[in-house]
Amino acid sequence: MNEPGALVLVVDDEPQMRKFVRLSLASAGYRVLEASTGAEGLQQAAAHTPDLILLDLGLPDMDGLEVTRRLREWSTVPILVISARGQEDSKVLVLDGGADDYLTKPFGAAELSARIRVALRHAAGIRGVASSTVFEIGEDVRVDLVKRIVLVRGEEVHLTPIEYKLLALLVKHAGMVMTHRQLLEQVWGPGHAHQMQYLRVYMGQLRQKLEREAARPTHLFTEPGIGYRLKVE
Amino acid sequence: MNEPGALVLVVDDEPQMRKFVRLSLASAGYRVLEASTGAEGLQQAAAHTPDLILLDLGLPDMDGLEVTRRLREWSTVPILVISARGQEDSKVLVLDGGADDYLTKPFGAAELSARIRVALRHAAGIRGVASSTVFEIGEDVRVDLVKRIVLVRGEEVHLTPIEYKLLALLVKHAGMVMTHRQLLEQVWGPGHAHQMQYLRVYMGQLRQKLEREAARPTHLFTEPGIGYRLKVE
DNA sequence: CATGATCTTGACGCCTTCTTGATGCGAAGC
DNA sequence: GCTTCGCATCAAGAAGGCGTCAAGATCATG
Repeated sequence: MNEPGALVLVVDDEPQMRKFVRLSLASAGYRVLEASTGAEGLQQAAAHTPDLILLDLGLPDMDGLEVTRRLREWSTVPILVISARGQEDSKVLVLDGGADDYLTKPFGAAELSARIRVALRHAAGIRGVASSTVFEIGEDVRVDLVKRIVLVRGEEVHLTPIEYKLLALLVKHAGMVMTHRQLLEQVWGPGHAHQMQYLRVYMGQLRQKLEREAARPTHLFTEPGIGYRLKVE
Repeated sequence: MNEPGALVLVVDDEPQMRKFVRLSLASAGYRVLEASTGAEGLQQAAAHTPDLILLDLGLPDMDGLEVTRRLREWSTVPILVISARGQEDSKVLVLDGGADDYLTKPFGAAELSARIRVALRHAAGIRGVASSTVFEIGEDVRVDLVKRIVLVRGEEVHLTPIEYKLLALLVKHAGMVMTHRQLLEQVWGPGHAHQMQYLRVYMGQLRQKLEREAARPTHLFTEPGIGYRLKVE
């Protein structure tokens, strides 16, 4: 599928984790680069411009946030953060700092390559073919960012300004985790990063309008303690 | 293929990019005009009425959004925006502002001329259809943009200049939401973006003249907090 | 200059949307 | 088993936007 095989940089200090990831990715057809420290990771990223970076949060020399920020100074490469349980706080920080998604240990090879596919597809989409600004979410929902129209099973659905702004943000970052902070600051403006209740109310209304069963969403997912994610097929 | 060769205006401040584009387009049989600033681009566009405009987002004197809006005040020429990585947000803005498509650097000659072909074909289609310039809104209303005549249930209805300009704008963008700003700036000119009361009054008058029940419109819809939209079947 | 049409502007009541607090639910931790 | 925390949901009040009307200003026309 990926003819030359996308180049993935794995930054992790544990050799066994690197081995597991290397084998998983190789068998999925990806080419793999490795680094065991943050500094080495940055260097490799600059030298080889990988298509995606897998970044472990628990590095010995510098924390994931620092690595992410330094990368984001010059690159838009998708960053997938690997975290252990109990690192929720760091996770949020790193995502706010510009990472695209996260994986919690332990995870399987299938989940790993699924997340990588999503991130690569997303990156490709941003770079290239937005000649169509119509996004499809599952089979039911279509969002036209130019016409500013949302269709649910063919029917046009009216969204209020805030509802639409929120949905548009999630659509533009489909598949990726958006933290509470990112959503709040981009929809309500800087200084509203703490008003979490807004998000709950408006996510509820979006689910009401877009999901078949608002109580059991199939596209607008909650990432507890982190934020929300729009899943697309 | 293109017998006389369509005329393409290239607006970009980097000489090397202009050279690359010029050579690519010339070998594909297009005639090329060049400009290195937004102001010069607008001037050339007015002077030579090109068939298509290639517009770089990163101009020194004014941003692409501004150029696009100014062009759209009087022209429907296809605008193809060229953007660098990391300008994703601007893209959506520019598309909203009236651009037709965008290309992300780096791109090849093949992709460039493919996009141009698509845009020209699309424009030809619009103009071809537009030769009939008579738009039907529902069953009751017909708008002839050439004769400048509006019929409601067979009866000719007189519109004042502003009413007509407003309706014509909505007709040309039928189905999509036009923001208050877009309507105000294109009907009353730049600098009137805030006089929302005008819109309320004139939308009211249009509804009075076109809708069966002005109080419950079936075609001229309000998008609260955003703008208005003309719905067609 | 007079007349009629058109545009601008302010006032006011109504309706949508936003905000906010209360309540219930479920998962994680003690 | 109980508590605590975060999330979902609901509803009511507040705020702001919208539609409507009408009077005065401005413009075009004869």
